[in-house]
Amino acid sequence: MASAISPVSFEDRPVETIVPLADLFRLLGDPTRLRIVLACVDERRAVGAIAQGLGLSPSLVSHHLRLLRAARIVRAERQGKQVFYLAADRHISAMLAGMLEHVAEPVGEFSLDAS
Amino acid sequence: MASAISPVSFEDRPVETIVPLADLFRLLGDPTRLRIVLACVDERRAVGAIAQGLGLSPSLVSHHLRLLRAARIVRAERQGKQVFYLAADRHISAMLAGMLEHVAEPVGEFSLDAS
DNA sequence: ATAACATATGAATACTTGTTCATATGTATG
DNA sequence: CATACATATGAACAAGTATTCATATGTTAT
Repeated sequence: MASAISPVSFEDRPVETIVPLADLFRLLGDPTRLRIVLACVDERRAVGAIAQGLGLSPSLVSHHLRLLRAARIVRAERQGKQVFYLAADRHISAMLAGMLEHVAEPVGEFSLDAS
Repeated sequence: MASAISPVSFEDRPVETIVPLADLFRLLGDPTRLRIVLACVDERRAVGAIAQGLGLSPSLVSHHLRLLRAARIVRAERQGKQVFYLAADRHISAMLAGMLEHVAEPVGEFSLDAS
């Protein structure tokens, strides 16, 4: 079930699949924004709580959350005055968990000509 | 085996794990660079072949490959005049494959207050 | 309605970064 | 050695973007 039509050669990969994927990565590529996303992975969090927990201004957190929400990386749920954010789906969560493992691993396995 | 000490709260996630992960994402966050990485996933490719295949200048490709190599996303193997590049390990390949599926999926599953 | 709180938005700025052009390094062959 | 080819590197410029500050919107209570 994972197939679809794979490109006949690497040159033919359509831009319509590349750009959205790059957008996703780019959004996760900022440390501050990544911390915000990770804060919403396990549990849903209010904007103010994230800001306070990470030592950031609410304004900055809100700006980042807007981008993350537009990319459907996080979802928003209003509850009274506060707005809670959470990771949009399991793909995101699972991918982030896997990547956290990846970077946590020792460098090794193969490091020959590391110049 | 996948554990290690997980942070007691989301505030405590150490910057030393965030920054490398963000770096990884940031590098994959450029469409041109992502195309170059994807070109090296299945098969190893020479710089010139990548450049020609993607319609980019060899200089630009080389610049990007330098960053990717520094981040250990790709590996280099010299063979005569040419230098072949390939995805550094399976984590990268598997993650990319999974992400390609992810973006290929229809938007749906949940789209309520998409405003 | 007014006040107090939570979040969002817009403009301005400082900083990062992708791309190009010119040039250098490295490698094989005449 | 000289030439041709493949890749790498450095500087310069253009474009994008993260952050701050000020202000606006929305929500609950008095």
